[in-house]
Amino acid sequence: MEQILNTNARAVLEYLRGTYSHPTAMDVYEAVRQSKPRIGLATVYRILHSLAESGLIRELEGFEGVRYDANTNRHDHAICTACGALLDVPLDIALSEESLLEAARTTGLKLSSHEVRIYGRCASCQERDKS
Amino acid sequence: MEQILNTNARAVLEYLRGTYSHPTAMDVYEAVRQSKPRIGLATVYRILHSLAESGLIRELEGFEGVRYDANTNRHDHAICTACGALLDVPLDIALSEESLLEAARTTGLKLSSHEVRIYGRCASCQERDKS
DNA sequence: ATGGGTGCAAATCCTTTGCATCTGC
DNA sequence: GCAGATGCAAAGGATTTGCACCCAT
Repeated sequence: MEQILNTNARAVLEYLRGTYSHPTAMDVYEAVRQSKPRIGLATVYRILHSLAESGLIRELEGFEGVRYDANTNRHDHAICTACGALLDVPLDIALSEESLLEAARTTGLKLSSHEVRIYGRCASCQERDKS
Repeated sequence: MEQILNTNARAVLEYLRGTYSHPTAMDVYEAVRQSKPRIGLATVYRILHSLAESGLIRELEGFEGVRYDANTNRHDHAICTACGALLDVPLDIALSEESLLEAARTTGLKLSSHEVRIYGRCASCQERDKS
């Protein structure tokens, strides 16, 4: 599957797979530039879109802009309301199957997935509060 | 509380309170223009930000751009993966208090709120599929 | 007269596009 | 030599900012 990717695309994918942060396109560009100094930002955008389209990565919207994530398994997110930090939740937040189906029914949605977002202050912002 | 708002701000808030759609800043601008033809887009942005900051409205990120919502009660959203439509879920999707707290604990977040997003095809996109 | 709010235009930021060039086959 | 991928620069769209002006106090 991945062997059809060219060297630039592979560098992008590898960078994403090697980080737990949720980089923006610009972050990816800056990181990949180190091994591919001649790559352009437009190419990074093109690669990110095609990787997302082929399902190898996920595009996360709504956390101060668009971010990319190589973890394509369904998972939940924690967002700091103070600094905007975005963390993966390392466990599935359990929800009632029933009310999920009920929500789909009342909205007319043919359910394919869901995500829970939890909001609050992250550890470092709580630290900062104390001082 | 709201009496401290000037007439432009009140027009924006009233428009938002009177719609179930989730308008973008541009939508708000175009709507409010009808009663306030001399208002500028920059002013609409300024008002939206200050209303959001004072908690009178909510700013929703991550649905093909930023949208505004006068419904400040905690609620969940349904998103169409085909057309991007965004709907409020008219009931609370139940989730396990325990796993919510567990998620907060493992991420170090001081929990203040949460949101469930359900994804799938909306009714009209399902219709469209049939033809 | 003073300060905040406003319109307008310019600036910024992020992303996409056009196009000529390069690359691998 | 060709098709697709790329870099670069320009274009686009959304949002923010600078600034002069206006209005209510």
